[in-house]
Amino acid sequence: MPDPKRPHSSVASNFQADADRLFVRSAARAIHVLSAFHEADGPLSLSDIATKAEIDRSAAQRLVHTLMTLGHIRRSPDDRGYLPGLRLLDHTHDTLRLDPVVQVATPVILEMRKSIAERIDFSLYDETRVIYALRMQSKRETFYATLVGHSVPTYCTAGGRATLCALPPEEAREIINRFALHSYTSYTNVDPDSIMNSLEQARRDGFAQVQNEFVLGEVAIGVPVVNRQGRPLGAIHIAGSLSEWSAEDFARRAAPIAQEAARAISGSF
Amino acid sequence: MPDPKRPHSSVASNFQADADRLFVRSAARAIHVLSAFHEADGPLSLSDIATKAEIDRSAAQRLVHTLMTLGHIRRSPDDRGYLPGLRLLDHTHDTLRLDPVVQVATPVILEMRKSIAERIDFSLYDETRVIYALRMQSKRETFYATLVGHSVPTYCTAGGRATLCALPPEEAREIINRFALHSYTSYTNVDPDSIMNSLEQARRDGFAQVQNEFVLGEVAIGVPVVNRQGRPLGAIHIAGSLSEWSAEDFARRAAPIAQEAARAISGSF
DNA sequence: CTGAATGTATTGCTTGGCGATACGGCTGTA
DNA sequence: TACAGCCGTATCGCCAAGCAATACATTCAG
Repeated sequence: MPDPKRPHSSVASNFQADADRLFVRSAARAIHVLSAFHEADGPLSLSDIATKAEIDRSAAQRLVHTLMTLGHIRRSPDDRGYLPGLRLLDHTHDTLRLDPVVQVATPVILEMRKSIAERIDFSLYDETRVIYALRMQSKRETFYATLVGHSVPTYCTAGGRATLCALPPEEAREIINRFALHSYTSYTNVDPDSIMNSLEQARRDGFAQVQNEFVLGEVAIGVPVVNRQGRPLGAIHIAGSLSEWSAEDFARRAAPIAQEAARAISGSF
Repeated sequence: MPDPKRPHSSVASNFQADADRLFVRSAARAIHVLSAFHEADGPLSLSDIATKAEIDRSAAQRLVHTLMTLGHIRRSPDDRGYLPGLRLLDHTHDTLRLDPVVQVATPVILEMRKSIAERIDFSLYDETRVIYALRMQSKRETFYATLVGHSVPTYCTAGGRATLCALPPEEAREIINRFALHSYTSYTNVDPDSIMNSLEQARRDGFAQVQNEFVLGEVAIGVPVVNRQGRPLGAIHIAGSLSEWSAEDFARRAAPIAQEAARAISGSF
């Protein structure tokens, strides 16, 4: 018989925690609060945060208060809600500068721009996605994907496919199946078998190529960076415009450059 | 008389908390753990983290465990210690893409590169420092400051001085005094009065100029981005090499471009 | 004026987090 | 080989830190 003094205590243990004596719920909740902004497209109110972080308003109040005094959340300039705080960018810097792969990739990527004028990116592998860590951009640049930390799916991007093709096929398949396949353009390949075929092709060619599947008018090639065991750590990708290049010409020009760079980096792990 | 059952309970309340009923200590500690990496130059052990975050090993163990299950901390690839996790980059992306200033600055900065081939940065104002948020780089690029989230002091950089000169002098002075002035090169100006003079000059010129003070061989100009009340939000800076430019030529060429861009952005706040 | 938001503040109960401690596995060295 | 000193991991009983509920002052829209 439920105790009226404790309304809904059994519910909402907020993930994990059960039978994990080392799990600190308040810490996790704080992170959930920060993660609430993943689904935001503008400043969030306390209740918005509570909903998205799956905690009650009281918890949100306390955690937001705490995070605000630490500079990890701030009020929006027009005082209409909360936004992620600038202190978060300090962690960004730590993550990138301490990452061994980024450390050795940086000078190599910088060197690449001498060989080709297109947009060059280096991104880190995270299973279903690939996260942009470094960028050397070309003359033409359009939208907000300029931002570091941007992540894109592995199944339909050149960098993503490059990392997947470095995995054992069954593992790649498992990741593709796990992911909610979504059509970004009318050309996006969402058929698992067909994706597996492009991986096979990429494995043979030594690079992955994608056109129009994620961004219309874009052709991109990607090459995996792997460790000694052959497991993917990240990818180098080069993107160009289909108005300037044929897919074949682009691959012929860009792939060798990316491959040489990837080899240079892969050697160290 | 101290109770032997509670060894050192009164000590180490871990900042704040006292008389702040809304402050969630565990949440703050989690952030402190992440911040421990600010002082790191490689993977950290549990005890390293405990020391730097000013908590005991048990707390470090629990918090690291929690943060690791959330992907915000990971083991280093060679399994020699802990590193910041890739999930932190998601917060980076939120911070940048939701920041209203970055939102309007991005297209403007991208447009600038058509006018000048030098390195262009946009950074956000945070009192004693300025944090790199966007970069359009030039052909030549040397070191690791390529990374987003990198922050530099306000008192000896072009972008920093630009933001300070948008503040009332007494407020700028207060910030300069608060900061531990450090000589990055033999040219770094660490005399508060002299710094105040350069601010005065920058206010007259409409841009701040710095040579050799932070990086040897570099000349940079900075222009503040301000809101309607004239308070600094960030800065646009352009940096070039003293081997290619005289300071005067550089300013003549770069300043007008930065000023026009800053005006375009400042209009919106 | 009303109603539904917002952010802020308070309080008593209890369970989640605490800190001390112990342990087994490496690594280097004496 | 034994020992010292790290490492990461696991356990446990106590109690105050964190909890959920609640109340309230503002602001804004209709």
